[in-house]
Order: sequence, then C-alpha cells, then structure tokens
Amino acid sequence: MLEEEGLHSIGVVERDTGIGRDTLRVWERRYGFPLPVRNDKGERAYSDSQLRRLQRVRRLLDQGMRPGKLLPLSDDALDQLEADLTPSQSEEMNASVTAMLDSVTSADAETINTLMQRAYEQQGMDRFVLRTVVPTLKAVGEMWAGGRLQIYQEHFLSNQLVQFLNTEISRLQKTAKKPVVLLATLPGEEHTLGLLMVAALLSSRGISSVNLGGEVPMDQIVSAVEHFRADIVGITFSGAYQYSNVRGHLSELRELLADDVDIWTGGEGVRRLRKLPAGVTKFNSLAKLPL
Amino acid sequence: MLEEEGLHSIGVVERDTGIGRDTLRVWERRYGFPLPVRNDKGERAYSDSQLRRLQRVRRLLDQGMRPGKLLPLSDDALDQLEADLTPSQSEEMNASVTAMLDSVTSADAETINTLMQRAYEQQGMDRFVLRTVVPTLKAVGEMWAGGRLQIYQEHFLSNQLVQFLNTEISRLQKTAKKPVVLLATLPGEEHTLGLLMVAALLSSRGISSVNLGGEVPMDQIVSAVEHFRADIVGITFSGAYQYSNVRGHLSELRELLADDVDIWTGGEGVRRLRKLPAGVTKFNSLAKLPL
DNA sequence: TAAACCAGTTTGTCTAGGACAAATTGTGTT
DNA sequence: AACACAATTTGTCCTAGACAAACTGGTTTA
Repeated sequence: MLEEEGLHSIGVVERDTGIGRDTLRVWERRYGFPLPVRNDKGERAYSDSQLRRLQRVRRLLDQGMRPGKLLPLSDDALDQLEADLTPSQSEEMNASVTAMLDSVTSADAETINTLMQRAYEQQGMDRFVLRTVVPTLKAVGEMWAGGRLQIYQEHFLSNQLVQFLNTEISRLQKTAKKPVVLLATLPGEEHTLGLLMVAALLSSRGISSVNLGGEVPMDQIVSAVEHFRADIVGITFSGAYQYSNVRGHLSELRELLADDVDIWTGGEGVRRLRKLPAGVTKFNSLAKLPL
Repeated sequence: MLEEEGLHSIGVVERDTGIGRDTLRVWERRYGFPLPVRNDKGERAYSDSQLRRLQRVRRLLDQGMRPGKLLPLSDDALDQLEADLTPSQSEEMNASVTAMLDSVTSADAETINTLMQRAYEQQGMDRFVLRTVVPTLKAVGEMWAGGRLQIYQEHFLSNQLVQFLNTEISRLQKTAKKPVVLLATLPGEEHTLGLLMVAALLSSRGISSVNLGGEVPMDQIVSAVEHFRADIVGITFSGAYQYSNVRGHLSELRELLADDVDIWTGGEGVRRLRKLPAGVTKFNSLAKLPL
C-alpha cells in the first residue's frame, strides 16, 4: 500500500536504517525529527527523503556524533557536517576505482569482470581488496545514499564481487594451511561481503578459512569452532548493524569460547569502539589484519 | 546482567529467534507461551529453555505450521510433531548425496570441496546440480527441521556450495553468449541458492546470466532488464516464500516488462501453482529449464 | 479435478506516553 | 594529566487495544 507511493512503515525504516522502532518514536517526541505523515490507520508513514536522511544520520552517528546535536539540525547544516567529515575522498581515487564506478553505471557483466581480473592481476589480492574493492564499495554506498545510483546496480556489483572473490578464494584455498580462521557475522548482521574480503586476504596469505556466512547464532559459532578446531574467530560488523551493543556481544562470545581461541573483529560497526573486551582484537582497516 | 544467569531480554530473544518483540508479547497474551519471569525492573527475562523452544517453534512455523496450533502444545507434543515431520527421509539416495551428508556432519572444508569437485567432474553440471546438490539440500533441510543438524553445519554447506558454484559459473561464463538471462528473487525471498543453481545450469549450456541476487524490488528488475538488454527474467520462489500471492506478483511483473521479454519461474514456491499468468513459463524442476 | 470466490478466523504490526538504567559528558579535585 | 562524582543524554522496555493482511475452510464455477 504505502510502498507504491514512496512511503514506508516504521518497520521498513527500522530494517533499512538499523534504527529501532522505539528509537524512531522517541526521536520524534524529543527532537521533532523524523516527523512522518500518517496513513488513514493513523500509522507513521515515512517519506523517501526522510528515509534517506535517516540513513545519513545513521552514518554520522556511527562516526561518533550524538543524536541530540544531530537531529535538530537543518538539511543545510547536515550537508555541511557531512562535507566536513568526508574532506578529500574524491581526489585520490585510483584509476581502477573510477573505472569500476563507471562500469557499474554503464556496463555489462563482461566488462566489470575483465576490469576486476585486470586490477587483481596488476595489484595482487591485498591491494586489489584494499585499494580497489573497499573504496569502490564506499563510493557506491555514498552514491546510493545520495540517490545517484539505482538499487539494481548495487545488487549487480555486489554479486559480481561475490562471484569473483569466491573464485579466487577457491583457487588460493587449495594451498592454504594452519591456522584456521572461522568467519561469520552475528544474527542481525546480513552484510557478508566483509567476510568474503577477509577470507580473500587470508587465502592470499596462505591461511585457510571457513566461512559460515551471515547471521550465525553465538552458540553455533562456538560449536563450529570446536568442530573445525579453529584457532581464530573473525566477526565483522557493518555500519548498519542494529544492535548498538557490539561490545556486549563480543564479551559474550569471548566468555563462551575457549581461552586459546582468538577473536578478531572489524568493519564499520566496530570503528567507533575504543575499549574492547579483553581477548578481542580489532582491525580498524582490513589492511591491518593482526597476523 | 541477565545473560550471566541464563536469562535473556526480549531484545536478545528477538535477535536470536527472528521473532519480533511485539509478536513475543502478543503470544504471551494470547497463548500463554512464552511466559518469561520478570527482573526487578519488571522486564521480561526469558530462560535458556524458553529460548531454545522458541527456536524449535520458529523452525516448525517455517515449515508452515500455525502459531495458534503450535504454541499451546506441551513439550511432548512438540517432540512428537518434530518426529512426525521427518518420517522417511532415508529413501534411495545415490552415493554422492550420502557422501555429502556424511561430510557435512563430520568433515572439514577440504573434504567437502574434494567431494563436490569429484562429483562434478564425474557427472557434469546438469547431473551434479540435479542429482547431488538438490537432494542433498533437501535432506539437509529435513535434518535441520528435525533438529538433527546443527545450524552451523547448514551454514557451512551452503557457503561451500556458493563458493563452488560461483567458481564454476565464473569459469563457464567466459564462453557464454546470448540470450541473456537476468536472475533475481523478489523482496521477501532471501533464499538465493536457487538462483545460483539456475545460473550454473545456464552457464553449462553456454547461456550467460546476470545474477542480481535476492530481494530486488520489481521496478529495479525492470530497470535492470532494460540496462542489460535481457531476453529472459528468471525469478525463483522458495517454499518459505511468505506471500501467498505469487501469481499476483508474477502478473504484476509481466505487466511491467516489455512483451518480448520472457519470464521464467521456478522453485518450491511455485510448485503448487497450476495456472500462470500469460507470458510466464514455469519449470517445475530444474531439470526442465524451458530452453 | 482444479481454479476462483467468499465469509470467518487468525495473526503480526502498530499505537501512546511513561519509566528507568546504561552510556556519555561535564565539573571539580588530586 | 588522571581520577571521582554528578548531571545529562539516550535507547530499550512497559501496557493493552486496534486493525488490516494472511490464512482457512467451505461452496460455486469452469
């Protein structure tokens, strides 16, 4: 009903922004934003522009800003803030990133694959992932948030990447050895591209990994660690991870696991975290895998 | 606070079971289960056993049971139901299927990969997908529903399959030509393994495909078809697809797309459908891709 | 035999404003 | 600079009622 007119229910907004229902309602009460219209049933109906703005707000919050300062702002002030926070991204994009972005908006599967293949051969896995894939995804995310990219284009890129990385991992994995790294995300975190990138980096260094994919309950991670005799568990958190208590979840996992199993964590979702539970290692950027 | 004593807040239960807060509260009101204790703040505190039972309930719901029948049941009756639901799985399975199942429960990544590789080389893509992968997934699904398989094992198998199929698709795709098939699932359908299997089958027949992955809004599918000049759109529906009105969705898509674009559809979710909208082709089993 | 229709029932999501602890910030002291 | 303590901010949870969408089961139509 709503969706066709560019309006979204509170449940959809929760899912797409990672901001809880209750939080959305309490923000409305306290700060006057977002102030959705109501449908005939009296339910909140958020506009596209409100949704997009909430996604921007979410990103800024993840950077450490506080709701009380952020939400009462005008659109202009928000623009300003974003501009300040992302100062010089567009200058130093290397050639392969711009080529990727071009091909996402205009090209076909073949072109983009050739592009990835070439960049990978030239740069090696490390630089390919860190200097090409990550910046491209970041740029794509920004374009999407700004409405300058179709959703299908993002889906397409994402799937091509999955295919490419899986192929390379599959090839490299054959020679991989100990230690074994177990990769997963926790329930609520659907974004698994990060895991794949970590797996790719590990493979290229001769380390074997077992990727369990997304939304694995904690007790299952524990069982899997025992089964595969994993030495390290890697958990990634995207910026969209809803449950603010990342630290709590990591402590919980730390307690459940044997002491000689290391925990590594990374991704936008842990960027802001300063203090980590004892026995948990963070890699701020993929470049700094604690090897 | 709670977690240490084996108690869980409603938020944690929501996360670990995928059942919404509101739903948990309304179940309590209507069916008397789950009936959590309260902490000193008056908040619900669910026990471990309640959490586990909710996970079992969730599995049964996914199989098509209804809350009203399920929730008032005793533990014994629940056991009975689970037992009934997985009666005669062990019919006649070919060797590669049983080997796969064995390795899922006991083995490591290497073994299962070797197994897939060997089965694929012996059987070719068609038979590998149809006689090995599909039956294995079916068996795994049944074992999972019956609680005879750990969740992580299902995740693991699924990820290994994704990796393997992507690798092979990637290799075969290089020589693929027209017509172009665009693959996706509609919003609400997260299960994308079917798409991957279709893509694999198509690749092995020299047909190129563009896989957009899961949950692609209809208008985005339409845009993508135009962009990629696709000749055919393939949509899969798993048995878990909630929206009963599969036919309605297919008609809608049919109307949105140009007449010279074919629509193919398949999967458990369309199995029951007899009459399809004009201009939509169904393949009942993957074996019968309408080529 | 199967599809289409209709009435009755079940079910999940949404509403309100209040409450409170955990997290963060600010201030003062060592 | 490092620490303790008070003030503020913030997210999550509470209640009980409402209602449309989804499903069920029975009947009619092709």
